[in-house]
This record gives sequence, C-alpha cells and structure tokens, in this order.
Amino acid sequence: MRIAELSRQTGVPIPTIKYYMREGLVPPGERTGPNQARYGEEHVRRLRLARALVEVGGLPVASAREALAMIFSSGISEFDVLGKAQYALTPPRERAEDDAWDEAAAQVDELLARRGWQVKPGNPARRTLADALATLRRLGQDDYLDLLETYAETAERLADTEVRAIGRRGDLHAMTEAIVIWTALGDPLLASLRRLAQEAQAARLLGGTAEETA
Amino acid sequence: MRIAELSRQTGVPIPTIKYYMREGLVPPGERTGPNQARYGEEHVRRLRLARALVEVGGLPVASAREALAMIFSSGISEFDVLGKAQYALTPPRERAEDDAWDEAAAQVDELLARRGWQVKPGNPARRTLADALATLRRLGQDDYLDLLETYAETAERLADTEVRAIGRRGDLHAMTEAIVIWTALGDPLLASLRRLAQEAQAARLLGGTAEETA
DNA sequence: CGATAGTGGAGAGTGTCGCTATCTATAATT
DNA sequence: AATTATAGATAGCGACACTCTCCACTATCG
Repeated sequence: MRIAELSRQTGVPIPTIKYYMREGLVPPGERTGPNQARYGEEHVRRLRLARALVEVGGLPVASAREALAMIFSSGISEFDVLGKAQYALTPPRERAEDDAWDEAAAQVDELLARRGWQVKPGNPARRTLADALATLRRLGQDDYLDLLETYAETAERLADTEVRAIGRRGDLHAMTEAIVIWTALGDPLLASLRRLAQEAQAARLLGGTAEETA
Repeated sequence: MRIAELSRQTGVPIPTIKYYMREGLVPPGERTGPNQARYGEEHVRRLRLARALVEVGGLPVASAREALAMIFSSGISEFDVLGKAQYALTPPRERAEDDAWDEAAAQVDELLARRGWQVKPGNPARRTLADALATLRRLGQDDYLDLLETYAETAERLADTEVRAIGRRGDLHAMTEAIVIWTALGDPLLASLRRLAQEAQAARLLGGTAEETA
C-alpha cells in the first residue's frame, strides 16, 4: 500500500500523514526505492489511533507520540502500563502553588486516605485534582464537599468496571492499547454523558420541558 | 482599586488583564479621568472566574466570554440556563459524518430513549458523544457496550446530585454561576478522580503495589 | 515643586501549535 | 512519452493567547 491508499483508508490528508511521520506518531514505511515505501495494516491502525487521540481525545501531538510509543513497545510490565499511560496522557502544566493550593493538596491526600485509594505520589492526576479543588475554593464554591464525595464514589464505580473490563483482555498489547484508548477517550465520553444527563435531570427536577423553553 | 491591586488580588498579570478587557471577559472600569479608572469587587470576582474557566477549565477565550456574559446578564429564564451554558461551554468542532458516525448517532438516540433522558435535539453533547462512540467503533473497541452502560449510569447519578445541589441555591444569579463553574470545572475534576481511582483499583485487582513496580 | 513611578488604552510583536504548501529527484502508470 | 504519484526536506500559514511598546497623562513621594 502506498501513501494515497493509506490516506484514503484513514481519511487523514497526505500532508498530515507526512507530518505525523516526521513527528514520530507513525513509523516510516518499508523502503523499496529512493522515493518509494510500502505501508501495511499496522500503519493504518496506528494512524487511526493517532488521529483519535489527537482529534477526539484532544491530546497534544507530543503526548500522542508518547502514548503510541508505549503501545507499540515491547518489554513493558503489566503493572507499569497504567501509570505510564497516565503520565503520557496528562498534558504537563505548571502552576503557582499558593496557600489555597496547599490546602487543596492536603484535601486530596485526605480524600485518598479516607477512601483507601493507594496512589503513587507522582501520579499527575493528584496535581490536576488539587488545581481544580483550589480553584473551586477561590471561587467561593464552598459547598462542594458533598458533591466531591459523589464525584469520588462515582469515579470509584467507574474505575472498578473499567479495570475489570480491561483485565479481561488476553494479551498485554491489547490491554495496553485499551488502556490508552479508554484513558484518552473516556474523558470526552464521560463529559458528554454528564451534560446529557444534566439536561435530562434538570428537565425532570426543575420542571422544564425537553422542547425549547423560551 | 486600580489595576495593580486588581492584578495583585487575582494573580493575573496586568497585560493579561488588559487583554481580557479588550476581549470582553472583564468589563472596563469606572472612568475617573482620561487615563484613570476604578475597579471594584465585581471585577475581582469576574476576573477570577475568567481565569478559572480558561486555565483550569481549558476553555477558549471566546467561549469564556460567552459564559461570563451569560452569568452577568439579566433576563435569563431559569429553564434556559443549563442549555445555554452547555452551548457556550462546548467548544465548536466540525467533523466528517461518515457511516460509522451515523450509526453512532443512532446509538446515541437509542441510549437516550432507553434511559428516558429527555434531551433537546440541539444539545452539542449529542455530537460529542457520537464522535467518541464512532471513534471507538473505528478503533475496534467493540466490547464497549457494557462499559458504555456503566458510564451512562454513572453520569445519571452524578447529574442527579449536581442538579439537586444547584437547585438548592437561592437566586438565579448564584445558580447560573454555579452551573457555569461546575459544568466547566467538573470535567477536569472528574477526569482526575477517574485516573486516581483507576490506579487504586488496578493496584487492588491486578495485584500491583502502590510503590514503584519496576 | 519636581522627579519618579503608575495608568488606561491601542497597536504591534511573540511563541507555540498543528498543520499545509512547495520543492526536488525519482518512480509508477497510462 | 507524457502524466501522475511519491518520499523526504524545508518553509510558510493561520489561529491563539498572550506580551510588549508606546503615548499622554496622573498620582505620589521627598
């Protein structure tokens, strides 16, 4: 298969494919001449995956590269997969750590302890969570404590189902792939469902209708 | 209060404040001279809110402007708030609608019907959800149906708690503000919690430890 | 009173990101 | 033989979120 066919099958424009190859999201084809190369099914899979992470998952290209590298590398222990995926998939951010943030960080630790969640100190989600909590605090949404509890319970149920589902997969490669895909795409999936459910519940509880309510 | 104090209280650099004023995220101060203006507590609140939406919520500046305009406008019906907030907070995206997408859209309709969620046809989350489902399908994650069900249940529980909590607020302005804040910040909050819960569950179920498992 | 620092406002400049266009020498296809 | 496609390299583009510079003025400190 040559590049035109690769583009046709995946819907990704040829210049973009070339760009992704330069950036290492997709490996080069098997060379058959000075200006010829052959691509296979793996390229199709990998390109589709790259596209999904970037377009739907909203990942920066650099993070997508790391995630893809992880999937297609051998020698990863099954205990590392999740942690490494989370590192690769959480876009880096730097933030001032003021008083409100420190309190929020303590609140995170307390939450983890109370729920018995054993989480590595380096997990980047700790930072993200502390950021969000500190922000809520600064905005005066002080009644968020009971909501936070519901969020946490909810996350726990979800994670339980997810980990079981992924653990059911046979080989390590399929598991790794599923972890990356679901970590990245689960966020928008859940966000959409939450919005839809919110509208439905609002209509039910507050008495609005599902039609235009102008 | 002049701009330096505004900057100090919020931690936002002066040039950025000026930029936000140009972009309409924050209204101009009350003029007291050719090159003097006074800012009040409302500016502080609004600036903090703008910053939260952009930095933590990850919203484009244009969307943040819409959301802020909604909060600080009068004459919004309480039945419109949620829908309008969701419109303002869902960044626009265009996408090719191929066969897989059409199937996914049908699957969304079916899901909404089955769960009895009454959702307006125009809710942008329908598109986002269909995008995510279509992508999962294209990636061959075909066993996602039971997971989807768990996600939906989860979203429902969450939305129930959220809508009740927000409905408890007295006036419309506080409600509107809370809706915007929680819609925007709930996403990263939930995403972090999901990641933390995943790591904890993985350690528990797959036998890894919480320490480095190299 | 004068020197210095700060102000509001407008326009231009900057850095990053994700592509997209152009070029060249070659190869495949018609 | 003429046309089209290709790999790879380099350069350019448009959007975005700031950030800098300048100006005429104002506030404030010694």
